[in-house]
Amino acid sequence: MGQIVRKPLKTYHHGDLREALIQAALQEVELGGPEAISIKALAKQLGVSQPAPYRHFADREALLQAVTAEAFRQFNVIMREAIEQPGKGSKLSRFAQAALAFGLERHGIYRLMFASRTMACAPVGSELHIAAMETLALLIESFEAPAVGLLRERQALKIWAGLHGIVMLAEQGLLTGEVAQISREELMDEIVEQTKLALTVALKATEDRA
Amino acid sequence: MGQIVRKPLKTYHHGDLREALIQAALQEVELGGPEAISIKALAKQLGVSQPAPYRHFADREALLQAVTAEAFRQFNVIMREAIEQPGKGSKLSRFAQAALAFGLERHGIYRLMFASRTMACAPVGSELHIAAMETLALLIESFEAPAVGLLRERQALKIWAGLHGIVMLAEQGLLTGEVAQISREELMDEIVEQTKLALTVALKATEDRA
DNA sequence: ACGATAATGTAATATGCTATAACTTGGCGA
DNA sequence: TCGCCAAGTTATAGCATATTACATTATCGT
Repeated sequence: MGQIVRKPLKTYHHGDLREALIQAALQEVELGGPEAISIKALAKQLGVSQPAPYRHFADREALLQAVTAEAFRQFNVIMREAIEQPGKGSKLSRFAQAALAFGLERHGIYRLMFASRTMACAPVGSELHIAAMETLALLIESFEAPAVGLLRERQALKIWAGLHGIVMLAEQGLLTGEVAQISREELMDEIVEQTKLALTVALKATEDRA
Repeated sequence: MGQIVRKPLKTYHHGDLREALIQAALQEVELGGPEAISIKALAKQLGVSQPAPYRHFADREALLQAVTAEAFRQFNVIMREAIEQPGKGSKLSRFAQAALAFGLERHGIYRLMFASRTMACAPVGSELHIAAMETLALLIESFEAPAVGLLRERQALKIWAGLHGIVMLAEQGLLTGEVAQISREELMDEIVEQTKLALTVALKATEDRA
């Protein structure tokens, strides 16, 4: 059969099992969240034997960490686009809205990134931790304000926290009843605006002291 | 201590296995989070056969839901105390600080309540959903402001979201580096204050329109 | 008080997943 | 070319969930 065999269908060696595992796992996570990842199922799906993945990852947790790091890198790309492509609102607002949309739409991945034990276990300095800190750096960068002390960082954390909370509340079905009428996007923007205001006030107070 | 032997140590029937399971599970969760709950281990610990718990809970998820509901009820008791016992700051501030402390100290339980799939699966109207909504009601109540439209609710959600985000960021080790210097409690209070301000402004705008 | 019956527990077992051990294959460099 | 090593394989141990069939106790109507 004259197939173009870039990746011969039946080789003993897979080619790039490690990367294939991460990609396949990302798809699974998107649907069912972190607990949907099964080494066995992934191996079957990729046509390798069940223990094969263990050649590339020490255990399930190690795979999860790699997947999470990849998710963060993808997230960071999307956020950078949101910041840099001119659109409506400030950079900060665009960041917030894009992140909110990501969290609501791709909630399986979002949970892996922000609500699983995986992150908590990532040592400072690991590729995962670095990718996550990069996200925070992007957020801080999107504040178009001078860096005075840790003022920008404080406000960034507030927004980050609020964003995270909205996504979680929404996913957990706690935005039901009358509060369901409240738009998540509006709520996010209110947080952004009131935090910007807080920054302005704090910056002014600093100036006055000088 | 002089225990009253309501529960003879060696009966065929346990006495109140259902409740015992929930309590034992709560302890496990406190240490290792939701994934630390094992039906088998709990059964062994309580001295019953491994399938016995299935008489009281359809499956692991059902047990988790019951445990989560109990956790919410305990949480609500603590929050109500924080609101009602006079202390420093406003009711709202006391609520926020108490919730923050709970989230940081008892993070295993907190994760079960706010960052697991369990909540997401709880149908509207379940005991779990009701207990969670009760928490939100408490928060709204602690706003000492008139109820105008959904203004209070909006602000409550912002605080709730921020609170949640801080706890999660802290647990995931994202408050490292220079931002580690920022006190979580201060950050929480800043969110409370800036949100109160936003409410005042919004209320005033409503009045002016009238 | 008594017997039917529901409630609650046990033993045995099927199924599924993680992980390890021991062996096999095939590409690549000295 | 030969031997090594990375990357697969089969086989298997171990643990957890969950179901089925059976045993025991509690309860309630008569």
